[in-house]
Order: sequence, then C-alpha cells, then structure tokens
Amino acid sequence: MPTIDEIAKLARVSPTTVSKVLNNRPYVSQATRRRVEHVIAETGFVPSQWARLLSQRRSYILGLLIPYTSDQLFADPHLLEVMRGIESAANRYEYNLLLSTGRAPVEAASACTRLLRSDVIDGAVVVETQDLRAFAETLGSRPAPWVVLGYAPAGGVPAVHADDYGGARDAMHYLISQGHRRIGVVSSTPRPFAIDERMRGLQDAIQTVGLTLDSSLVVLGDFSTASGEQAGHTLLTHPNPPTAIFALNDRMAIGVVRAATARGLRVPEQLSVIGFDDIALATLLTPQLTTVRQPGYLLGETTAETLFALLDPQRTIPSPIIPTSLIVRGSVQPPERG
Amino acid sequence: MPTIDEIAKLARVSPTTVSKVLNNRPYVSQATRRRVEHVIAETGFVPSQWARLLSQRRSYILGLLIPYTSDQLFADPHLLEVMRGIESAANRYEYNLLLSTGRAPVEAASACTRLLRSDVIDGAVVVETQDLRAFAETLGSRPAPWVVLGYAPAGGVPAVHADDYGGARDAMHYLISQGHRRIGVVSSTPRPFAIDERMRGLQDAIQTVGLTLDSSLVVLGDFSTASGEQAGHTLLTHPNPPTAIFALNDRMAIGVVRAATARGLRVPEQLSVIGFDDIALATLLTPQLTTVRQPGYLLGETTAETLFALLDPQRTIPSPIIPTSLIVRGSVQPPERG
DNA sequence: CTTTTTTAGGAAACCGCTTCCCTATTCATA
DNA sequence: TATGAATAGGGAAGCGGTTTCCTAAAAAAG
Repeated sequence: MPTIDEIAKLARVSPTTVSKVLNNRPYVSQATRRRVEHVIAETGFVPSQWARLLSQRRSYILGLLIPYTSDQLFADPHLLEVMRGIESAANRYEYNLLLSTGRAPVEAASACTRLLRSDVIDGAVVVETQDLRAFAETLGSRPAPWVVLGYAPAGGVPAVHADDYGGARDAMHYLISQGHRRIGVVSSTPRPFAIDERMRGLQDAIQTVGLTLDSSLVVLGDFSTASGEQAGHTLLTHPNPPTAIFALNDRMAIGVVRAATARGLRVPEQLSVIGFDDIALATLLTPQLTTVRQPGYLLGETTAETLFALLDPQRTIPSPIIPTSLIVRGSVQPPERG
Repeated sequence: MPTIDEIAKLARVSPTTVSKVLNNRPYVSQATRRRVEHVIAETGFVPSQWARLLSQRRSYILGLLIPYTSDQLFADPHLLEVMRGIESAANRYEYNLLLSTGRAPVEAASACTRLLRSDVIDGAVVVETQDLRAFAETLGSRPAPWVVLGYAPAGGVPAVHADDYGGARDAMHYLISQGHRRIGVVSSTPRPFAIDERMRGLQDAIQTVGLTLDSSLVVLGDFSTASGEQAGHTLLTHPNPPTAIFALNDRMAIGVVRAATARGLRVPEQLSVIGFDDIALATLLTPQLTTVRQPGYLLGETTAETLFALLDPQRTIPSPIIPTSLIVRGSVQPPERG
C-alpha cells in the first residue's frame, strides 16, 4: 500500500499538494489536481486513517457501548430495534459504529472507559446500567461526548428515553377501565430506572381510582421469556389470583401467556395480559398481545441525533423523551364475573 | 487529556520509559515502574490509540461488512444469530467490531473497500453478495485479510458457509419419504450462492427418486415473510397445487403458512411446509415449523476464528463447512389421499 | 509600468506513541 | 581485580498524514 509520499513522488509534487487534493482544498491548479488524482486512481491509494486522524482529531466512528453479553443483546428484540435506529442515523452522517459489549458488566464499563478516552471514537451511546453513576465518575474530566440511552444519573449527561411513566400509567388505566381490580405485575431485578418509572406510573394509575397495589401480586423476572413464564406460574398459584397481569416487557408477557396456557387458562377470557415494548413477535402470537408501544427505532435514532448535536454545536438537540402509546390487540378483555 | 510526554515529565523519566511501562516491557526498575504507574493512575491517562497504532500496526478492530441496509440486517434473525457468533468470538480475542452496513449495495462495497485499505481495521468478515467478485477485484493487492461469510468467488479468499446442498437435499428427501410428489419451492432473487446450492441439493434429491422438479412450482421471493406469503398464494392458486412447499428460508416459510391459513388450508393436514435456517421464531408458531437447522452462531464464530487464524499464523484454520441438520417438528405430514 | 493581491506549491513542524540504538551503571564471572 | 554481560534509561527517528508558514509567479489594481 503506497503512502502519500510515494504518490507525491509519482505525481512529481509535494505531499502537501497531494494532501490538498485529497481534502479538496484550494490552491491547486486544475492540471496538477488532475495529475494527482490520476496517480491516486492508478495506484488505488487510500490514505491511512490512523495517520489522518492523528492530526485531524475525528475518527468518524461512534461507540455503541452495551454493558450486556452479546447473548443478552441479541436476545432482546427491543434493544435490537434501538440499535437499528442508531445504525441508521449513524449511516446518515457517514459514521461507522463500533460495537462494544461486555462479558461482565464491570468489565464492560472499563472497556467503555478506555474506548471513550483513547481517541478511537468521536463519541458514544451508552446503554444505561445500574452502575452508570460509578462509570460516569470513572470517566472524569474530558472524554469524548456521550449520551445515555435510558435515564442518566443526575449530572449533566444527556439521556434519551421513552415515556415509561406515562406508558405504564396508560396501560394500568386501561386494565382498570376494563373492570380489572386484582392486577398482577411482573417487574424485574435488576431494576433499571425505566422499570422504576413504569412502576411509578402504574402505581399512580391505581391510586387515582382509590385502590392500592397488592404487593403480593408483584413478582420479579429478568426480562427473559423464561422468567416471565415462571412469574406467571407464581402469580397464578396465588390464593387469590389476579384477573389481569401487566408484564413490564413483552418477552415476559409472552412467558405469562405461556404459563397461563400451560395451566389450562385461556387468554384473554380467563386471564388478561398486557406487555410493554411492542416487539414484532407481539403480533405473531394468538391472541395478539396488547401492549404499550415504545418506538425503539425512533429511540435509537433520537439518541444518535443527540450525540451528533453534541459533536457539532450547529445542530439542535432533539427532545429527549419519546412518547409511548397503548396498542390494543387481543390479550385483554373484561374479567369474567366470579 | 495528558500525553505521554507530560506523564514522562511528571514522573521525571523519558517518554521511552513511560512507553515501556505501558506495554509491560523489561528494563525498567521496580521503583521507576511504580513511580510511573502512580502518575498514570493519578492523572487517569489513557494512551491515544491513533498514535499507538500508527506505529504498532494493530487496531484490535475487526470490520463486519454487511452489504445490506440496516433494515434488512435487523430483519434477518439468522444473520443476527451469525453476528452474535462473530461478536462473541471477537470478544474472546479482545477485538471490537466495527459495523459497516451499506445504504445501497454498491455504496457498501466502496465503503468496505475504504475500510479494508485505510488501516482502520485489522481484518474483516464480509457477507457474501452477488457482486463479491467485482468487490474482490477492487480490493486489489494487499488489503487487510478478509473472510467471506458465504461462498467465495473462486480465487483464494477463505469462505465459511453451511452445508446448504446437504441440508436442502435432506429436507427434500424427507418430504419425498413422507409421500409427497408435487412439491412447491419458494426460492429467491437475487440469488446468493447459498440458494444455488440449496436448489442443487433439492433437485438432486428429486432426481434420485426418478422425479423432476416442475418448474412451474418454483416461485421467487426476497427472503421476507411478506414475499413468502405472496409466493404461497401463487403456489396455492396453481391449477395443480403442491401438497408440500419447501421455502428456502424460515421467514418465507412462515409467510407460506400464513397464506395457507388465509386460504382456509390447514397446515400440516392439507399442506406441508418446510423451511430453512431454524430461527427462534420457528418454535413459537403453531404448528411449530419443520426446518433445516443452520447453526448461525457457530457459523459466525467459525468465520471469526478463520479470520483470527489469518491474522496470526500460529492458529489453525477451522473447517469451513458447517453441517446442517433436519429438525422435524409439526409442519409436515404425509399428504391426504386425493 | 509599478504596486498590491491572489494563486500555486513546497519545506518543515507536528500529532502522540513506539522502537531502534546508544550510553552508563550494576552484576556475575574468570 | 579486570572483563564481559545484563540491566536501566534516554535521544531521536520514525509511523503517515495535516497544517502552518514561506516564496515565487501570476493576476488585479492603481
């Protein structure tokens, strides 16, 4: 692979001039420019990014820092949808995406830190984790700009997230309006801020109508379908079982449906189920899942746009809260008269 | 962010010595090493990768060049599964993944070329496309090493792929052994090598039993579920419709099932359907899809391992053909007596 | 026909780190 | 004690571009 000097020699000009040609700068005559371009085409020369960036300070690479194992990442349709949004925005700005997942969350944080401070990436989208605060502190003074996908720990870091509170509140209102009074909740642990918000939203909805959430009807999963299935069994063996279950993500909701089916309960006749996210799979099941739509693609896109706004102050920072909406399908109906 | 020179000054040593400490090289006394390490910890110094790599010639970044739009990529569960395998192998070797998708395939090729020649990545996994040959020629003399995921155009580039021929042959044998004689095929256009191989496999299977493939029962989709659905309708309105349909990927198979259902045909009683890939969704439908399993994770992992073997001649190149296996579930049964 | 401005092009410093090579000291060996 | 080898450390030349600054020629202005 030739270097800029060899190109210069071949075109009988200085490296300076070649550089000017490469970067479309003025003060090169038509004739010279043509000659240089010809040599470049001839040799198939592509300038080394390393060297270029060492002086230019832009890599056109964005970090996507996901503190999960790749297994977790690829098992989460919503997160993939978010990634798609980020990818697409990055593409629009001619940026490439550097994927960094972590084996263990802790390890991930340190990898992220390195990446952010070592000049490899121009900025990063960091998916929220429990220990984000510690991570932010590690970063210290002046790393590349970064945006949190999720809720930021206090302190100036921009964050983009869906309206988890409103979405959960609406879902709960809907269940209540359908006549449900005993409502089970499949929450999760660990509990990202988003889940806190959803819990807050659904609790507020319950209190609005003068009821309270029966804490024995709140069980914890880990976002996976399997955990939802287990949670479903737990709730359905309760001495006074719920007539509806709100699972705080779709995969767990699917697990709940599966548990109900396994116990011979029909959804939605004998048990209503509502989810959160609106993953593609939600429409492929029977009954189709009623859920709260959280537009992952838009979420990812907006997060990336926020980062680009940070990178180039010319641009304006988009609104950081993405609205959710209730999608009524077939998994909820009024409870049977007991 | 401090530079190595500032660290050197603070520790009262030369940059050379700091470099030795950073890279764990000998010829630094315990005392000095400790002093330097202390300053590094104190300042939170992280060496600039650009500069390091400019002299070291390793970026520890692998390119993943996918000549699809991000929408296509994220809509393909099998490809995602492959990515997961690549991700996980890369992680094992402490490599990061640089994702490069293309808006238009052509553009993608040029982006790939740039990436491969500009020293940003140490090597690349390139997903096979129709115009791979042209792409390979563009690359020319001495780019970073690359491995094709799929079938390589003749000429030395290593390629890793599943046993598409064998898988399709087995599937067809199975349909025949179940008593099917009129068998529809949902193939695709554009037609990657893998599809050629599957066609070859299924044709050989048919000929083994002295039949021939009725070309009016071969329709083309584009891998999407929607195209499969349309293909299904086409086949089922044939004057002499098939009793079984072999869709060359699972998503199209799901589309076929949907088309059959829409027409009031029951699967598998009135129509048998078999797919290819074995995506996760295959087990979630009723009936569960009978299909040819193509282990995506292993495929990705093996491809990455091949690349690492190229990067470091110490390692041995793994076998490039990944076996497939027939997964019998519920979407195939013997045809009804007409 | 000068004088000033603009254009074209090159020399050399620089980005931040690694590495080659050289010197001085310490340690082991004869 | 003299000698050779190993250790500790530093100076300076890269790596491959960009950028600053300078000079000479050409064009515009007076």
